Amino acid sequence: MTEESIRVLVVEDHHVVRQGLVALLKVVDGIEVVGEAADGVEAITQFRKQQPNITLIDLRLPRMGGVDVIQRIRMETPQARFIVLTTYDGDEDIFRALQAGARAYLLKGMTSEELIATIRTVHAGKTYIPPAIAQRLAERMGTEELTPREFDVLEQIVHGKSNKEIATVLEITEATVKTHINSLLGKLGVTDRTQAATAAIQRGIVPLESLRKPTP
Amino acid sequence: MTEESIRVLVVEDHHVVRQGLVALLKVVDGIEVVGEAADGVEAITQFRKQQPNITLIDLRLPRMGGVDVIQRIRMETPQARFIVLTTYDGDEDIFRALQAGARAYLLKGMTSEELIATIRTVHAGKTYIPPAIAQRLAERMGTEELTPREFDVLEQIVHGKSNKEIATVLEITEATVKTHINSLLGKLGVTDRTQAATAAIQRGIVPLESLRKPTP
DNA sequence: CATGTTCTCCACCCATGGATGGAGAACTTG
DNA sequence: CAAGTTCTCCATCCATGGGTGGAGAACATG
Repeated sequence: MTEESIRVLVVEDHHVVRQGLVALLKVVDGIEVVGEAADGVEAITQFRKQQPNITLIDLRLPRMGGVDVIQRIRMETPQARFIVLTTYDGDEDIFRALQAGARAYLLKGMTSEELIATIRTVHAGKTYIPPAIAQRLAERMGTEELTPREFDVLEQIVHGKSNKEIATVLEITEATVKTHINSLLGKLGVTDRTQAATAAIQRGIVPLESLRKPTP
Repeated sequence: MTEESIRVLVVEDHHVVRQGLVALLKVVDGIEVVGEAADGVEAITQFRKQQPNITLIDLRLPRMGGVDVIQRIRMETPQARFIVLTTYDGDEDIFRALQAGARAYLLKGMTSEELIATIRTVHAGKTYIPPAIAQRLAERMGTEELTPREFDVLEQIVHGKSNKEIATVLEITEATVKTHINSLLGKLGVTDRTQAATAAIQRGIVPLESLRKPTP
């Protein structure tokens, strides 16, 4: 081959998926996998060492989340290019990943061709967001941002707390809790707390895993 | 090698994951990948054709779900052995997969060693459930089953319907809706509808995808 | 077939949650 | 620094949701 290969770093904690990506890319002309990482911290180390052209990265990672990794690396190396590769976990993460500087967003259900084409596209300096994702983002654009306090309250709602309990935890009056609720219901475009809870989970505002036991 | 290889069928819709599994198993002595399928219908076709010893199968599949595939195949071939391989989608699916006759249940975050060991274990006629999963199942055992009507109501709750709306949809009185709610709250071990909604999503009783637009 | 169990249904009472209006603190922006 | 904006906070009013008791239908089981 005549040109330089595109140097790719693969960051993904699931062994089989990482293995799949590497196996897939290994046989492609013009693409070279120069490193692998299974968590966020390792990702940063590998990046510094390998200085890849493209970093393929999952958002859900042990030790340090994908969004944080992207932000961190881009502080040192602003020209770093990221392709976020994840199963769908709600719009929230997509949004933050793009803000952090990701150039493309792919669902794990993509085809090999799609992946390879996207790597080339991003390496060429362009961006790529699949239509389905783009549409979701567009919908999300219209929605207002929650204030920190509203977020606190929403989190408690998702965790099944009553207004009285929320008031105690946040050390405010029950009446105030209701104000925040009223406000966030409007912003989320829903009419009661139950809808707020499911919307929050669905959009990834409050992660589903947090429901298990913690945040009492 | 002296013995027959274990013939494995891989059923998985995500390309990279399937690729990863195949790449991973290809290099293992004594294991042979005899087929691949990207959806439930194809899985059945491939099974009939290849008669694998072990079928590695995801539960979330296009066209026909993994649980249905397992049931269907085991009607024709009761000795068929399945290893369910999935990201965690709530206890409900696990439970039904095991009831349908799956011998093992692995999360996609597993190591290669774990996967290979499990294939050998299941081929030897044993079963394998990871400790984390086993614990969840044990917890679930104590819980009572919801009645059909209670399930109907729960579904509506998750979709953000008020008692009045639920009453209309199910063509019963609001008072009756409340009775069912009271009953299901007890069975789920929660104290209000919001907790019921999140619990339902978490356990996979009501799938998260159904929240998008349908079931009006 | 009689008895117990389970499911579905309903009415009433009281606690909780949502809507509204409004005040002061903190943070822009001209 | 003055005017506007935003956020946080609170009180009061009314709608909705949850708790309790109880009746009839459908089913299983002795």
